[in-house]
Amino acid sequence: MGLIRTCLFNWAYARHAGGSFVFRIEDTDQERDSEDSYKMIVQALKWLGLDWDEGAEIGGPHAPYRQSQRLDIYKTVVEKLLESGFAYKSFSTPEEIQARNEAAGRPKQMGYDGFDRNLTPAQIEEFEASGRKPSIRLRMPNDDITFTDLVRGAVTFKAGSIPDFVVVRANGQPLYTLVNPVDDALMEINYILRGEDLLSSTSRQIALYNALLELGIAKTMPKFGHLPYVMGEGNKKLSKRDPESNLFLHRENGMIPEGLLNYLALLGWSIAPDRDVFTVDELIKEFEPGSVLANPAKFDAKKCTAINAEHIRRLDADDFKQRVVPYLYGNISEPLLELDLIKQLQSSEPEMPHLTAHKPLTSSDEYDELTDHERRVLDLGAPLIQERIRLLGQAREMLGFLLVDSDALEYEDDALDQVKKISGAREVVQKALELLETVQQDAFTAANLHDKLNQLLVVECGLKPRVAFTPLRVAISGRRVSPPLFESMEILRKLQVVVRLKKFISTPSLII
RNA sequence: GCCCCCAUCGUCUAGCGGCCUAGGACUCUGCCCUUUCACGGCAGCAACACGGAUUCGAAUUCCGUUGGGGGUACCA
Repeated sequence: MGLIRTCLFNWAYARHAGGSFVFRIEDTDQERDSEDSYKMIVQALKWLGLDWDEGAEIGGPHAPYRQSQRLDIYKTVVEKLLESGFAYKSFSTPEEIQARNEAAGRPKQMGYDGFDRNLTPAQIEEFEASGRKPSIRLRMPNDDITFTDLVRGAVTFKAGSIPDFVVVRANGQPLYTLVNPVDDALMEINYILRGEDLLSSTSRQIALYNALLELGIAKTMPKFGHLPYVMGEGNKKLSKRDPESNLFLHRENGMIPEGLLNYLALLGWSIAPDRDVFTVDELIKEFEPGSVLANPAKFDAKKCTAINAEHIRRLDADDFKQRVVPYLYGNISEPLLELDLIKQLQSSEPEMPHLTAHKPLTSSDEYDELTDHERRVLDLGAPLIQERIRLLGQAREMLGFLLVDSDALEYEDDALDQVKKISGAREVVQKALELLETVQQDAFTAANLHDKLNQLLVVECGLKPRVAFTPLRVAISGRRVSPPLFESMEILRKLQVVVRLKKFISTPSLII
């Protein structure tokens, strides 16, 4: 979630300012990077609609955009850094550095001591002759480093507080510390919004950047803005392992991109004092990094869902219907979900609905592959639930009873509890059944059913509407909560309604 | 140890010296609407971490304290 929020703000500001949004993959750590995680990121951005103007997948003027494919470039830059003296070869191993620090009585947390800063050519030759491979370090300048953070204002790092840092491993692999500023320079990045975990390392990057500037590799120093963390439970940064941070789980649950993006934008930013529901277009129009708050925000699933609900209600009716399709049977599997990585992340299985699914759907736009019955349920049912659900996943709870065979309908416990509080529930259903059997299918409309049942049960029998209709709802839906009763009956049609009422009356477990 | 960042209701935030007996949203509670649920409407609970300083006046400026977070890696 944190990464998405960061991405969203970058994207929004690029769109706001008329710039381009560049999507680069920083995969310099072979140990950790995988093709799966790459695919997942691409898939996530596409689903969210965060499109990019140049970068991975689509190319652009600064290709390639995966750092694993830019190794030659880094090699050239490093040579220049070395020649000009901005960087130097360092033969000290971490163990040696620590040993020297301890011997000199410095705290063991102390970092690199600058031992190799001024090795003579002869010393370097000697080390190399002995078979030692150097790492390469950047020579930190002896001045304070100050920059103006887009969200925090002026930030100053004291001179001498940052040791010379490694930019290339002894094995020749360039590190993020080198590669990130180099690519920013080469790709002419001028605005960078990133996580606050990178705030401290900005001092090092600026030092490197200054060297690149002098070498003519960089044209201008980019502006940095460090976004606060998105926190999880406790007061810890939301980690990749937290289910709440898993985009695909949110999608499974039925968050829609509009809702998620809106909620995420609310973390550290606000569009107006008295409003918190807005579209991405409105976000783009108003967003400025300068108005982002500097303090961390906690991810609140309840509010996130509430915002999502607002966006579901705003959906065009037809759009809503289409989006519900993949959730009808609680399965929105896509090829991506076959990835092992996703499977791991989703080890906490979303609970399956009570209804017995007869077939899984495989993608989000298979409305046409629905059966006639399913399509009818959706066409008529979707408008009834659009105001009632907060997550698309709840569609299956709301419409499931309309899709399931009457024999397979199960009564939920809390629905039965409700019925049991009503004495004479069985008689009510019996009366309704007798009445409905006289109604022709072509008169089996919500309005007509409402009139007739109301007349019989409420007016003639003097029952409270609650007493009259609760047993009927449970009889046809098996649930305490359902779409409106009469509309549901109309969708079900006379035959099924009759079958269900009979089933209810004759179910022995319903001792009423 | 050293360096850096942060601090308003439970949560997200508005507030950029007087409009603040601190506003909105989510959550929660009560009520209304209602065939259930939801929507909608109304009401309520609930916050400026602490201490100094500046000022006629401070949530808003400055300093300090406390508390949280990050960096200090041949991770990103």
